[in-house]
Amino acid sequence: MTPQRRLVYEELMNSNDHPTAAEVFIRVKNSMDSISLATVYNCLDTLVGVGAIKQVNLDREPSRYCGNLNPHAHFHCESCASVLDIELQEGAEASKSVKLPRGAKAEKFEIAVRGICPKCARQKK
Amino acid sequence: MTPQRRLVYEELMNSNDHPTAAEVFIRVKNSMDSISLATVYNCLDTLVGVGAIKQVNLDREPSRYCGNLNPHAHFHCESCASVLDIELQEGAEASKSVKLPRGAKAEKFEIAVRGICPKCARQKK
DNA sequence: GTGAATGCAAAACCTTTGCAACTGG
DNA sequence: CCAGTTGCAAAGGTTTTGCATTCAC
Repeated sequence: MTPQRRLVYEELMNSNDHPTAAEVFIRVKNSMDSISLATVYNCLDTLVGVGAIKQVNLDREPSRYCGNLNPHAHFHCESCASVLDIELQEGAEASKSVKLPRGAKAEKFEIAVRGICPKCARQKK
Repeated sequence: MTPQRRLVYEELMNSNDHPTAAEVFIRVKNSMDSISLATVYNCLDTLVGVGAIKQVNLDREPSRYCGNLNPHAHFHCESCASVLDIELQEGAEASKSVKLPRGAKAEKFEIAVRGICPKCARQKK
């Protein structure tokens, strides 16, 4: 548990958006100027590995990172590229929404929705 | 509608796996040795653009392409990295499984499951 | 003290682009 | 014809890696 790792982790916990590694790098560089991008990648990987944060991969965009560990889906705005957490409907667990092949072992479900976020929808009017 | 484009399209329609652009390239190169990887990318992009095929992005892996246009989810094996189509449970449309933010316009839902595919699960025993 | 983490630069990887030559309709 | 496509090579952007240095415990 190094200072860099702690800093990356705390930055992510204080972010409600879903920053990319490069964005995390810019933000933590304010507190620790010597930190390098490779270290940010290392720390993020480590934190994902121990389950402290989640990695969110949408389309071909850079990976984003998320401190919200509750099960949830992601909404991806096609207009501003922002990512919002969205809640799952109760009683609609992802595990019930697909027919798994016989013998398959599911470990992780991911639901993503693409569209126009409320802010962009408002601006378009 | 060029021969290259037709070839890429037909190759994909005859594939039940989910080949990457590089894999499509290798396969079509057997029929047309002069085709280039950039052209395969171009053709795939065009076909995705007109809705003739679907692009499947899972994690940070290379994009895969899919000729199955029916709504379906994808199962991604963590052991062999293969991708299987899986059916949605009837009555469990993705649109009912999440609570969209007020004012958001959803356009596309994607469900992905990660785990161990039946073949790999069998081999592990 | 020692094994792991850092920082830097360079490499790796997938994908896109610029451009000249070509071709399908 | 001629707009659009191809093929090639080179560039682009994200992520990883090699390695010497430094650090946390």
